[in-house]
Parts: sequence; C-alpha cells; structure tokens
Amino acid sequence: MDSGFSIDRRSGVAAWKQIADRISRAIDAGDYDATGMVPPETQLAESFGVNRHTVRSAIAALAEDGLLRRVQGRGTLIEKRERLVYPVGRRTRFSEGLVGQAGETDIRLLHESEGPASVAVAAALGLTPGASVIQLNTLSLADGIPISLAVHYLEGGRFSGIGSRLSASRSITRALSEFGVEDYVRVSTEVTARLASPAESEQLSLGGNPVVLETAALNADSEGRPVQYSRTLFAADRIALRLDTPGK
Amino acid sequence: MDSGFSIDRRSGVAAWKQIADRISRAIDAGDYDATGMVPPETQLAESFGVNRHTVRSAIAALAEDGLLRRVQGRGTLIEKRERLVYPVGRRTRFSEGLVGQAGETDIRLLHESEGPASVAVAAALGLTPGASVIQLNTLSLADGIPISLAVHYLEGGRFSGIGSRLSASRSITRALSEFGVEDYVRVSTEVTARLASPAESEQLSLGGNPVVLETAALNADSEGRPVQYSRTLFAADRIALRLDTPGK
DNA sequence: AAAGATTTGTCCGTATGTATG
DNA sequence: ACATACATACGGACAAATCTT
Repeated sequence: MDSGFSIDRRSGVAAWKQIADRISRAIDAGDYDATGMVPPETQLAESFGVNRHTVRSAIAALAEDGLLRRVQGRGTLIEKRERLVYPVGRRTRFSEGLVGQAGETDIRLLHESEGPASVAVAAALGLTPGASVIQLNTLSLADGIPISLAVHYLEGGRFSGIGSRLSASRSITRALSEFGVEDYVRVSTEVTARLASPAESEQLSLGGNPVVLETAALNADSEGRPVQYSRTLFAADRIALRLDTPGK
Repeated sequence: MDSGFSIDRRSGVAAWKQIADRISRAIDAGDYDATGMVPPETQLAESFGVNRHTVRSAIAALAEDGLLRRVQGRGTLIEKRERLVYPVGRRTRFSEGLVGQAGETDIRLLHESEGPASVAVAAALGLTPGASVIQLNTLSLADGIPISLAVHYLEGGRFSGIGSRLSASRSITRALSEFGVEDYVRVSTEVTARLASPAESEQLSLGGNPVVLETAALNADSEGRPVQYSRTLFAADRIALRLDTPGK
C-alpha cells in the first residue's frame, strides 16, 4: 500500500521519526485493524528500507506515547483510541456537542486579561480598533483529556468580570447568560490546520503528533450583534469537526 | 513574545527544522508584519539559543520553499502568501468557491478504477458492502498551484465512464450533469488534520509544511440519494475552510 | 562622497548524533 | 559492542552587499 516513497534523509527529520509518523498514520488509516498489531520489526525494516535498529527506535517512541505496547514473544500491539466528533453549526456548544461521546467535559480558565483590540479582533466584533476587549484563555477537556485550547475575545465594558463567572460555572454558555445573553448563535467558522508550537503542544499534552485544527469563530446574540470571537486549537488526533449544513 | 520553550534535542527533529517551523508560525501570526522582514540571523540565533549557522539552515529551508527571500546586506524578506478561503456549505463547488480569489481553477484526473466497496464507503453511499464503486483520484489546482488531493467514490453501474467525462469537462459538476445529476447538495462534511505522507506531500507540492486538512464529504442529489462520497486532502498552509451558518 | 555599522555569504575546522552492517 | 559514513551543530574569521551617518 503506502510503501510509497522512501525515507527522506535531508528533511531535517530523523529516519526513526519519519517511520514513527508513518506507522502512526497507517494505524489511523486502519491498515493493521485485521490483526490489531504492527508487523514484525524485521518486516517493517525491510519495507521501509532501513535497519531494524531504526524501526526499533520508532516503535520505542510510539510506545512511550502510549500508542503501542510491546510484548516480548508476541509482537507490538496497538492501543486503540478513537476520535471524538465535534459538531459545528448554527448552535455550537462544547459540552452539548460531545454528549454521548465523552462522559464528562470541563473548561478551565488559564488566563484573563483586558486590553486594546487588535485590528482583526475589532473587525470581527464590530468595534473600533483599540477599543477595550477582554481576552480569556481556556483549556477544554473531555474525560480529563485536553481537547482544545482557545482564546476568546469579548467586548470590554459589557462583559467585565466574565472570567470569574466562567471559572465558577465552568461553562461559557452559563457565563454569558449571567450577562444577559440568553442565547447565541454561531455566525461563521473558519478552519485550517498547522503544527502546534512547543508551548501549545505542552498545554494540549500532544504527544508525538503536534498537528492542530485551528478555528476562528464568531458568535452573535439573537439580534445578530457580535458577542464573542474565538480562536481555538483542537488536538487533531483526538477530534474531527463535523460541519453541519442542514437542508434549507 | 514566543521565546516560549527552548529547542527540544531529543524529539527526533533537527534544531534547524524546529526553528524553521517557529519562524514559519511567527510569520503566520503576523509577528513580523511591522517590518516585513525576519530579524537578523544573529538576533534569532541568540533568542533561540543556537548558533547562527543553525538559524541559517532554517532560513535556507524556508527560502527554498519560497517563504523568505534573502538579500545580502539588507536582511531576510518575507514573501507574502495569502490563504485561499474555501466555503463549505449546502452548495459546495470547487471552482465557484474560489471565484474572486484565484484566477483559474482546474481539476486533473490522476487515476480511475472500479472495484468492490469497502464497509465505510458502502455505508456512506447507502450501498451493500462489496457493491461495485468507481474510484476517482483527482488533484485540484488554483492558478496552477495544487490545492487539494481527493478520492471520490461513486456508484458503479450508474456512473460508468465518468472518469473520461471529468477529464474532458474538467469539472465534477459538469461530469455529473452528463449522468442526469442536475443538482447536488452537500449533506455532511467531517474535517480533521494530520501530517501528509511523503507521497501525498509530493503530489500536493507541499514544501516544508506537510500539514493537511482531511475532509470526508457526502453529496446527494435533489431527492436526497447519495451520489458521491469524497475524501479530500487540502494543503493546510494554502487554504482555510469556512463554514457559514446564516440565520434560518 | 566617504566611513562605519549592519547584515548576509562563505570558508575553515571540530565535536556530536544518527544510521548502517 | 564495534567500526564506518554521513548529517547535524557549533565556533570563529572574513568577504560582500546594503544602509546610515
């Protein structure tokens, strides 16, 4: 199948790392679902065109991350993980979206600050650049596992003190309702992907796979006034976004 | 700033590569927008805690990819690239979505085959597993630049010979219309992200940033019957998907 | 116009890490 | 465990191009 291309020796990525990535992808693609284990090291070494020692380094790294488990005499077993599906649509709510998939969801306030709006944030929220905006940095978890890292921007005066409300209620929806926002809707969502920085990778506890989905989203109240602009990083190997486009 | 974390010497990724990634992200984040250039090599070397030569290796790689341009005596200039925005909604059409952003769009048929449906494909298209399905591998371009790499699955008998129609009309919409599908709508879109394999990276001409958005999408005809199931890889540094959820 | 400062380009050598057999 | 080859990273010195004073 994906014997594809050989190992790139000038990519700045060690061969064992490239092999680890390819094994990881093959697992994601379900290539080893039949047996639930990875092929023997000698076989992998041959198919990748490298020495067995190199394959062993790759497997050791994946085992360290908990993706594989080595059993002497049996082989290398795959530890199953499935991706959560996060629905994005007109009504997008973190905990509601994961109902039935995760037992318990939580949101932690990492940092709160207030300052002048950047050009981009002001444009999104419909404010004049430099107007005061509150910035909330949050980490969302499902069953204790970090799922997303977000920065939320809200209008300064109107939502003053929302950080403590968020910490208390552990819900953005409930925190907003305490400021008179009974309901809000998702106006637009832009999604792209990139590699996480080491700091982001650390906060999301990403192991060997530092790929994140990055969304820029705008929520508005029932009258269509912008309420909250957020930039969110999702751990790509833990979640898939489902974009809902319901019938008219 | 993002002085953030130091270089990880045990990650299997060369220091110059890690630095290249961080410079690349800093550019994306707009950190150097004020000057339009990257800080001097000596300054970068100090802030990253590495030798100037290591920084030079990083910059050389980014320059190779066309992200930077070095000018002796002046500095290292940033070559601006903008991300195309690809709207995903009830009516999602490749070329229509990029109108006004790209001058010319094209789609190339890389490979066509017919065979039994896998469990996942059969479920998506509402067929019995093992039923015959046509598989089209395509590459989409905007202004000659590869944007997405897709595998499309369609029911076997009904769309027999669609590959040549696609090659001729250079449009999935037009190819489908020749089989009596006057209109179709996007039923669901699931999106996640991962690192591209070397083969995928090659086909999409991804430079140093092998991150891709992966979508699984289902299109249905006006009566709601599944027509086409596609798995698409978008070059993450060239495109952002936008989901609009306008008022009902 | 000239001098000096800044910044990238190139050369040398050496030590360490990675991968193979 | 050993030997070998290559990529990576560091350190220093100087040249070449550009900008500032």
